[in-house]
Amino acid sequence: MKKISDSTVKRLSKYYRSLEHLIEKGVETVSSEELAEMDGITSAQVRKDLSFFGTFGKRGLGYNTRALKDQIAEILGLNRRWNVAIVGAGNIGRALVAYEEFRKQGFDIKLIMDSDPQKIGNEIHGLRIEDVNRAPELIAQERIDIAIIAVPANAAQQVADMLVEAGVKAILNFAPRSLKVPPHVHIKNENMAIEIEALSYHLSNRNRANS
Amino acid sequence: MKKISDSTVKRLSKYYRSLEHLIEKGVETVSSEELAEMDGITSAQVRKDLSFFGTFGKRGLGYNTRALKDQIAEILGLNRRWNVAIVGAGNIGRALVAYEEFRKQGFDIKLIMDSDPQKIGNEIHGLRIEDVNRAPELIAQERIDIAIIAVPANAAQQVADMLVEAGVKAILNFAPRSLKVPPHVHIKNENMAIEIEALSYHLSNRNRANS
DNA sequence: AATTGTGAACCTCTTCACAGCT
DNA sequence: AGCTGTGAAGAGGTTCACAATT
Repeated sequence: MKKISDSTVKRLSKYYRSLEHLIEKGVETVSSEELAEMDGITSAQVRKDLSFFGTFGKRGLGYNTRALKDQIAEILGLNRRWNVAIVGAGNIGRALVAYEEFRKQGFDIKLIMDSDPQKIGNEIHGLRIEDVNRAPELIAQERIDIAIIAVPANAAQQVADMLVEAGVKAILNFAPRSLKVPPHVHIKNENMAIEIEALSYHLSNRNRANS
Repeated sequence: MKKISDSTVKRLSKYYRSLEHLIEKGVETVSSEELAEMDGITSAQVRKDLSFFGTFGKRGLGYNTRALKDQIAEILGLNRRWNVAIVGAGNIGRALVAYEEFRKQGFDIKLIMDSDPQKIGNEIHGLRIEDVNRAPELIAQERIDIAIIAVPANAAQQVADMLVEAGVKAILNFAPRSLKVPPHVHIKNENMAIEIEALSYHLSNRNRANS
């Protein structure tokens, strides 16, 4: 399979959401130009991104919103359910358990774990907080596909190592530290401070906003 | 001022965290090679990124960790405090109010607002939830620099318009929808679903992880 | 001897521009 | 006539490789 850039995959997620929005509004057909305008990019970019995966439009007409949304769901693997575990029942872990957008797109939070005895046994959003020491057993039992790390920075690498050991193949890291995992494990970072720091940079340097 | 790429700015945030980690460990000097290894990139990239802003290292020796951290803080605008407002007191809004990493890097959450009468008046983390209708007044009063949108997708654009109207110059958007703002307003998206969908894509297509 | 700082080469991603289809 | 799909051109970002410096 041809190598698809990370930027392209991320834009597909954006198109997917824009299409959802259009479908809600009852729009049945959309041009690459309109889709591009919604996400602040160029129409050539939209067409090029889609062209890596096939031909979905009709020349002279555009794209059928429902059909394109389904095709993108297929490409992104959103046409199935994924079992997700969260490590860390702090503020972020708790917010993620309840995050509707995850469940809506096929990500089912099946397991939340923590190391704090005070927290273990409590329920969040109908889910019992389990002891992180039971992770290997529980991850196998719940057939976890993706693990989310939501622990403090200084515990993150250790948790990542444990998850890899337990056989997890994909990790989403919310801790503000770069983690090391073996080449066969997929890892993505969601560092919420990085984006706000980019805003800080732009405000400090008084750049024009959209440059 | 020379145009600095978004990638460079984001990497600076990463270097900043890696340096914090090294300083905690008592390390006083670091080479571009070591810093690169921590963040999984090349040493040339580290040196090139830094070179846009000045010369911070000593040839033959490397970089002083504390000095470099301070220089990056200066570049990113983390050597001052920023006043932040959050719109939306749902799960994400509540998690962000308590997010230590923000406060630690200079972002003070001064205001949280919601439209739900049931929530208005309640306290989160010692902060009273205010009526979003009072936003213009409160944003001016608290001298808000950055606003965070943490409302459902279908309310996000309306909130963004209101924030722009109220004079906010920088917005961090957690709602899963692309927003339109005038050119003079800085906006960054923190769509938590995009990264997990990228994992879904990679798992679905059984690509090698680090490719 | 070691490591930075940087022009040049290289590579990847984006945009252009138009043939091809509806 | 209108809009897609795509090869080619262009822009931008990354890596190389080495002179400069400690």
